[in-house]
Amino acid sequence: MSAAPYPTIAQLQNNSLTMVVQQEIERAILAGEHAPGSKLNEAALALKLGVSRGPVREAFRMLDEAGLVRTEKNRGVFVRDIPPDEAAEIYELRAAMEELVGRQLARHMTDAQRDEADALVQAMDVAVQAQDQHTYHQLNLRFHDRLVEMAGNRKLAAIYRKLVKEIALIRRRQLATVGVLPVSASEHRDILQAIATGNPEHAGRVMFDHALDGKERTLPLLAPATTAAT
Amino acid sequence: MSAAPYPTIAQLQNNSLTMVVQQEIERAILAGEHAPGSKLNEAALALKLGVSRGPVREAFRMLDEAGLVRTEKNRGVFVRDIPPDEAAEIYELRAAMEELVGRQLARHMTDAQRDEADALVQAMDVAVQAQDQHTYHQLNLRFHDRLVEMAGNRKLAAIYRKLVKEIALIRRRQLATVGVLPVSASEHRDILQAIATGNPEHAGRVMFDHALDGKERTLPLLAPATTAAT
DNA sequence: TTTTTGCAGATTGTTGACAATAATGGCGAT
DNA sequence: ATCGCCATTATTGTCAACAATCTGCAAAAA
Repeated sequence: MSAAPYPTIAQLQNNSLTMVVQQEIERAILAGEHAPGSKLNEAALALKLGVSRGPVREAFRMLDEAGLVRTEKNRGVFVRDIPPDEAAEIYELRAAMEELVGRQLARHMTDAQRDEADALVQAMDVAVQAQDQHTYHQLNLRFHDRLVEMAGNRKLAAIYRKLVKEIALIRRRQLATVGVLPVSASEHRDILQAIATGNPEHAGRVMFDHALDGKERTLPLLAPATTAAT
Repeated sequence: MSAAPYPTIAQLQNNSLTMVVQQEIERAILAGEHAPGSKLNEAALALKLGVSRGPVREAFRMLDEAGLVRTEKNRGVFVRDIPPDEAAEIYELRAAMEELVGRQLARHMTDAQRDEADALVQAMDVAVQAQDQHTYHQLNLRFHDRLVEMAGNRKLAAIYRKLVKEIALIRRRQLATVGVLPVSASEHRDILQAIATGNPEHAGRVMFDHALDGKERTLPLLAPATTAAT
């Protein structure tokens, strides 16, 4: 898209009721206000949000396409409860995307971008020192999101963000295990260092391995493999 | 009257009006019945499909999320006209996914799967001999779709298919250049051979390069020659 | 007791009407 | 003749009502 003179205008333009409803439901789901597997009642949500059922239904269709809810005809929509095997697939896919990001950054990362990423890593160190898990987690998400954005592929960034949302949903399953311990504190420096070498394959592999670590760290906690299927 | 289970019932169960409308609009777009950039009129479509505007709007929201249309508040929805730079990004992303597929298949491909893929390659050879471009193109799509599916990652397959649809939309821009000449005839054998070696990195790179070839072959036709720099 | 059958309530699917907004076209002033 | 303003028209955004379907329970039949 070309340069937008007045970004605030574009902001207000996007505010159809459907959009605001979609964002609110998405926020509520990712915040854990609707547990995975639970049913979302059209009328109740519409009442709560002060709109009619139309916009709610349209928001449902968007959330369905985005993979956050599942729709059963004549039965309603439910917060998706992503099974462990599919969760594993999502993690692997995200890892592959991060690998691509690593390759791209090894080729094209600017000094300014490097500085910005460095600052985030340092902020993460501070959060670790302060035992502030929440801040650390937020910074970690932001670090990876920024790297993905810096790779310069908007389509990749868009899909990556969808995957991150699904992963957030996956983690909602295991609220008990609050401790997402920052094992990866030093790994982020390794990533930036690998990128700095300018070797695409190397940087890619480092990011791929880092992402897969995240999978190994959270997935086994979910559930034992159920072999039943239909 | 067969004693088999009743697949038709399950079919009809899933078919809410919104779904059937969504599929029909998508089909029409990919078939070129709505040119990229053209406007989709809610009321007109509803009338043509014999439904009210509600399901059409819901279908629009799904197609928007899928990236096939773009919605402007109070102005309507338009068939997406994917700009060349984003098209390039989509091609690169697809290439990265095919690389992942190559890696997975090098590890896990079964003999039966290999046979099926071989059969598709042979069918493509026949189509090339017969100068049947349409059949060749269909088989090519099917070949890659099957390989992606064989990789065993359903999430990857789902996203891959979305990308393929967007690429189909991209190609709609250049209807003039009908000739998608099958340069890649022999490359498909190379892919299967690379997979057969069992070397994930090698198989991945072969598939990546093959996919990027597709990009180089079709993309230059689109861009109005922005001052080159790569 | 167990199964089935038929209501009654609740929820979703669909529709048509109304309100709000943007596109269109005419009219007058310069 | 052209530009700008205002009324008209077309189109989208939203809503509330109606129809179809599912769920749960209780009563009747086996």
